Amino acid sequence: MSTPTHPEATLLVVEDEPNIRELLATSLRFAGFDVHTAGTGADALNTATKVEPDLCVLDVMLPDMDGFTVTRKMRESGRQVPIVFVTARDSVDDKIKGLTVGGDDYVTKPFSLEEVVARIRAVLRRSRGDATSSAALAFHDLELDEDSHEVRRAGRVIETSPTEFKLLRYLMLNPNRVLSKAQILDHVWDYDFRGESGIVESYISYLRRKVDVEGLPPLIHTKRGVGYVLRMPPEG
Amino acid sequence: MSTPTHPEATLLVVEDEPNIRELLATSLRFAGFDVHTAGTGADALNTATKVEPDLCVLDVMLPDMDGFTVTRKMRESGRQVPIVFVTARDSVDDKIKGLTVGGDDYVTKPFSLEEVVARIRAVLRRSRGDATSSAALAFHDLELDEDSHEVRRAGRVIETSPTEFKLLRYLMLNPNRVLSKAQILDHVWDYDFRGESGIVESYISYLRRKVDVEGLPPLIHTKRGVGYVLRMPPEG
DNA sequence: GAGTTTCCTGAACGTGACCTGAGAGAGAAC
DNA sequence: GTTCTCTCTCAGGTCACGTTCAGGAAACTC
Repeated sequence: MSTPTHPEATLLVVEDEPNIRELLATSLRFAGFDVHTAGTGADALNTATKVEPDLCVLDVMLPDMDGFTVTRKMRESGRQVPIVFVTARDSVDDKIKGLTVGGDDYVTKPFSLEEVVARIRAVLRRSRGDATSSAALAFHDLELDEDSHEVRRAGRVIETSPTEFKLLRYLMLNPNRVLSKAQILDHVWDYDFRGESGIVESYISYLRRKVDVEGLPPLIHTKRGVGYVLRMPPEG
Repeated sequence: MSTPTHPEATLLVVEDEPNIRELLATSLRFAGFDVHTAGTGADALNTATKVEPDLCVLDVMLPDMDGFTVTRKMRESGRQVPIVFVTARDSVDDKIKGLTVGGDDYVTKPFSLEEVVARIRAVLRRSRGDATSSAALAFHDLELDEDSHEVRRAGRVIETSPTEFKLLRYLMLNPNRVLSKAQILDHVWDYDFRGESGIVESYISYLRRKVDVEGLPPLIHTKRGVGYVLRMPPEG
């Protein structure tokens, strides 16, 4: 997420844990959004009337009221602000599913930052009815479609696991740019993942096996001691 | 770094080891930055509200609080100051998590001064959303791109090892200026490197082999008894 | 030119970064 | 329950890189 795109939206992040709140805020600001934050439901309603966000990132568990109430009150005023709910993994039950009707969506804690940004972009796209901005990424003969979760190289469909998909998406969002293993770990894996960086090597290996097949120019390159790049190999 | 570039920024260096703090401060001042320092987290927050730095160089391990807390508190006040974290090498795997989100970055101790300055410049560039100032250095037909870690001479890509890359970057940041082996050692190698200066000769040799190829005017020149220069050879 | 110093570069070595196959464990699908 | 997929770890092997060293070339001094 190094490409702050053009007319990005105003977001309101509502989350009581300061660390997560700032992690989200920082990450979303860098993704090009105009971000406001709130730590409680009351604060959220207050801020929402002031800044009129285009989308709200809302923790379901708040100290003073739950996400349902916040959503209802926010929408009573008439503005149909779309919501991306944030919830603990074990509380993914029918309540959430009922809430995410319409254009809304949800992510479970712990999430990966790439995933949150992708969800937010998707919800915004749908809420705008914006057919022009597509959900597809492309780099040379490599294509990745967010909506259908489909990857193609030179027209041929490639099956990818969820993690492989997220890793490839991150690479394709940052073409021709060396990404360190730490960066990849931070963006593609859950924010509380404490594993070794060796897992990045493993998944790069998996991706190469599927993407850089025999007969096509390899796109995933190792910069020893630095990281990995997605790029066309130099001529000759 | 002896080329104080145009409108340089105000930095806040937060580091409890006095030696490292002064090393960083001196070096960054010489690079053209306006540098303030702090030895503790509390001091840092204090100074930050006073001087409003454009970027903060922050040791992760501080006596009174850790770098994450400092970051959060600094940002809760509203100003989105980007951070370059400094961390010990062995704590990379655990603690690094979440450090490279947004425009932030990190360097590990022991670092090389060129590396720190390069990271700081990169973070500043990105945080300003400055698309005009690119990450590329150029000297005649020699180009070096920080983002893709790519080097080109007369259009042809040159593969470089990390050390070769750092050395060439240092030369390209100081064109037409004789750099002594001691200077090169100080800037390109880690600050605690105790090796002989013969290694500079070796790496100059490696670079020449790749950069000053047959048919092109040599750019790397020896000033016997003084050091090395990157410059165009005189006519004739 | 002889002597001396400085520099160049090929060779060699140890270390660590990286790649990949194999397998354990968790969770979903059936 | 069984099977399957996916995630993650580990270990063995390979190779690039950093570093040192030494022989020889080049430059400077007298």
